[in-house]
Amino acid sequence: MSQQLENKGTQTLPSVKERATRRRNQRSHQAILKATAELLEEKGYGDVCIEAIASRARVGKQTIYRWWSCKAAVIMEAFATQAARDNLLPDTGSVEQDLCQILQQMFTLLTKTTTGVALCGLIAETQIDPSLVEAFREQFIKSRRQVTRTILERGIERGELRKGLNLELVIDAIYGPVWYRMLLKHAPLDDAFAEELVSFLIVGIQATDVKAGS
Amino acid sequence: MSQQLENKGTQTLPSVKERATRRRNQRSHQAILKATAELLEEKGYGDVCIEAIASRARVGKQTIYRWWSCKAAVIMEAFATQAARDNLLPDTGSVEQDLCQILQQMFTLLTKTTTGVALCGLIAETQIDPSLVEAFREQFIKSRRQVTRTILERGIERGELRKGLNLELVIDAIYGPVWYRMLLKHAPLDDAFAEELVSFLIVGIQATDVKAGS
Amino acid sequence: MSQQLENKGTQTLPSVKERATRRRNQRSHQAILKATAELLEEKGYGDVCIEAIASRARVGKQTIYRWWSCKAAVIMEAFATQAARDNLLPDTGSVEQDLCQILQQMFTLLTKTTTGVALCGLIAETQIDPSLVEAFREQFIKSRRQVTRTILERGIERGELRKGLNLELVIDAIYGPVWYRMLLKHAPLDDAFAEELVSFLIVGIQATDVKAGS
Amino acid sequence: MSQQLENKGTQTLPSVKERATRRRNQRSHQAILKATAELLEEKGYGDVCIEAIASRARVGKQTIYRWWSCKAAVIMEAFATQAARDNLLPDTGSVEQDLCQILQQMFTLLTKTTTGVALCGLIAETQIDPSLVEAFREQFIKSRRQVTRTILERGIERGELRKGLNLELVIDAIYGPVWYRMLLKHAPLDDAFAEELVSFLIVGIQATDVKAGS
DNA sequence: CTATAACCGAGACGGTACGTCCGGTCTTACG
DNA sequence: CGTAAGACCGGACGTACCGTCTCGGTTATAG
Repeated sequence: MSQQLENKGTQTLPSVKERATRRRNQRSHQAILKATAELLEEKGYGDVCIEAIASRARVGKQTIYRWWSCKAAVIMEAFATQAARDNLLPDTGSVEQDLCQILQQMFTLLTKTTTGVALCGLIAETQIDPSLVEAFREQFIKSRRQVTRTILERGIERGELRKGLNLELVIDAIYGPVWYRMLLKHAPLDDAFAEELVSFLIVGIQATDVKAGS
Repeated sequence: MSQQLENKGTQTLPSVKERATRRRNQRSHQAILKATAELLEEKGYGDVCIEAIASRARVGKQTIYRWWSCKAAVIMEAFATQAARDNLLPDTGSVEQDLCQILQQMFTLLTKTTTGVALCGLIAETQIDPSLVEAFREQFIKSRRQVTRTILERGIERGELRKGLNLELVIDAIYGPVWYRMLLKHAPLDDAFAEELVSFLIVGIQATDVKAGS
Repeated sequence: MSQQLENKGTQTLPSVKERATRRRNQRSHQAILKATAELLEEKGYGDVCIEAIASRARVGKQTIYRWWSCKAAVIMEAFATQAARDNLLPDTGSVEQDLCQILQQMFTLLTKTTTGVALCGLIAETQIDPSLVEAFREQFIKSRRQVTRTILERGIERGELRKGLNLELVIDAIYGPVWYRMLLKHAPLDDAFAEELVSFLIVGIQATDVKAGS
Repeated sequence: MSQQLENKGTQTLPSVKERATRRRNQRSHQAILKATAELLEEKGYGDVCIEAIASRARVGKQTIYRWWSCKAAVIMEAFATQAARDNLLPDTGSVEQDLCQILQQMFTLLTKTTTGVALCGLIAETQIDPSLVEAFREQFIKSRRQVTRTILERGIERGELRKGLNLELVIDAIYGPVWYRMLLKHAPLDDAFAEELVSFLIVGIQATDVKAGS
């Protein structure tokens, strides 16, 4: 389907002497992202289509295709900011509480805002068009994993966590169940789940002398 | 999209007084399922469409719609048998080994056969058409969770596992990371992963006296 | 543009065992032709487009493309019947009166009905897409030339016209000025023009003894 | 389509006090006309579009729209000079030979140069956008008719042609068949046709005593 | 042992959305 | 300020599939 991964030029850096004429209409740009978010909220992922976005944003379809390669790319940009929100490195002093906090913040984002629907739709898209999966990981998965990795490394330094942990595995063990529930909807993403999951996983990663002391 | 969950009559049980006139052409039935599987393998999920299935199976589109409600329903049936394969209750005497074995068998299915692509595609479909998600869980998720639950319960009875475990949480902790990797493709589903994941999770579920004994 | 000349199957003869399944919806067929004629009348040739025809006829665009190769082909069929109307072989006994009559009938068709606009538009189309010109001649030019040729041949047999006339040239001399005025609109196509033109041309084709006798 | 008839200022006469700000880039002007002629020759009338002209002439589209109202206007200007070429008043002493000569010169222009394709395309355009037809007549039809009218009037003065001729009708009878063949392409525009047509028409316009004398 | 009705293949149908092309306007930076 | 470049809105293009709807033809019980 699309070979271009995401968007075709975010115009963030005008670069050095970029042929001058590259001006992008900010009105249109914003209107497209806004229309996309609205449609997602109102109609659900399946009913978001380029024509509807263009029509609602009062924009030519060509203007969308000029800057994005496909529907998924537009949605990715529309939710990039949203999805990055609240991904702050917590510092409660306890790994268990840090993890619990980032998960609870994430659950709020996924269940109380349109972002959850958007991300599920995007994951769906990556299955239908495999060329999108890497861009999706970069945009929406990587940074939360990175924050989590930092929390874990800090725990190891403090002696709170066992040395020699396979951090990637631990991170998969944290986020896997989250997305599993998010996508299959067999159980809710609530605060209780965050607490239970973290307190369950923490056992496997705590330093043994801590365990001994209990 | 579809309100019908799956297929409209698999003719498995002639039932009581089947109205007699229920003659379904087995040639067509099989050809459709075969064509579906072939297309999935050859072209990928995105290029499987009803018209392509009908054309390849040399079948009228109506014949597909007569027996299934949508593309997803056809694919579900086409892979129902495949996906159920090897979901046997193992009995090695050790929960760790039991879990490892079912995961490794599952990984083979997901990575060495078309079934993996099919199931990822179906999960995608459930995001676009939410009415499908329950049927998907019933067909492809439930039975493996059940087998896993049995393994865990047996471990508790044996005293190998801690009492009072939230089994649903544990099962999410096992399968979540699997689907997370399967869908996002950031790391492989191989035997090493199965072993590492299980040996990591087992710590949190083992009975404490076992731990003490170690 | 189009390689297909006109329409893709008028279904006039079901032929011998024509694969059976070729049924064409007469409701749609007629609705398309009707919508085309209406649009031509209401909006003029330049505003007739496939989308407008489809929309007005409450028909899918595909249904149009299934049976015709392009807009021009639809319009040709829509006006084929109209354009053939009144192309009867007159028989007044005099070549001059015969010619005058067919011209006056033609002028009525061209100036009092939508057919004139349609034919001018089609001639335009043949200039833009040269592959259409032959079909246009077959449909709209040939038969009137044939009738005219018959009138002239009859005149020769009767001794009314000179032998050895280049009939094709004479026919060009009759219809050329008609289309010239029709397309360039510098002078009207009225009964007076028909009479003047014919009485002017007749001199060049009359038998010399007739001339001498006058 | 266009309400402006032709071009918006050909800068032929600098006039009195040209407002100073009238500097038109001659490089662009010529490049546009050249590109137009090339495209017409290479791709045919149907593929000439403003974007293609602009791109080939390395000119902004705006520069085209600033000086011309539509594609047709550009083409008209591009061929105005060409089309006027060889429209000289001949003077062989014989109307028949004069007419034959101007027709043969015209045929060369129409069949050996791109001008023929251009003029046919322009006639097509006048059918789709009726507001163009008058400009077309002024530019490409009028002057040849005028020359022809002069030839005929000279013939009348000389006593070679009958008095009281409807000259407009005669001129239609001369050029009608030419454009008829040019547009419908059912027969060639060659020297033989010019001779035959003229010698056919001359009979109807010759003075009767000339006829009697023969 | 028909006959009759559901099934079947084929594919036409009304639609929706696709991604592209071009028309004509507007905006920016350069010369 | 005219220009090259090209983004912009809009509208039509021709295509791909959707899910529904006829067609005849085939087939396998029910009468």
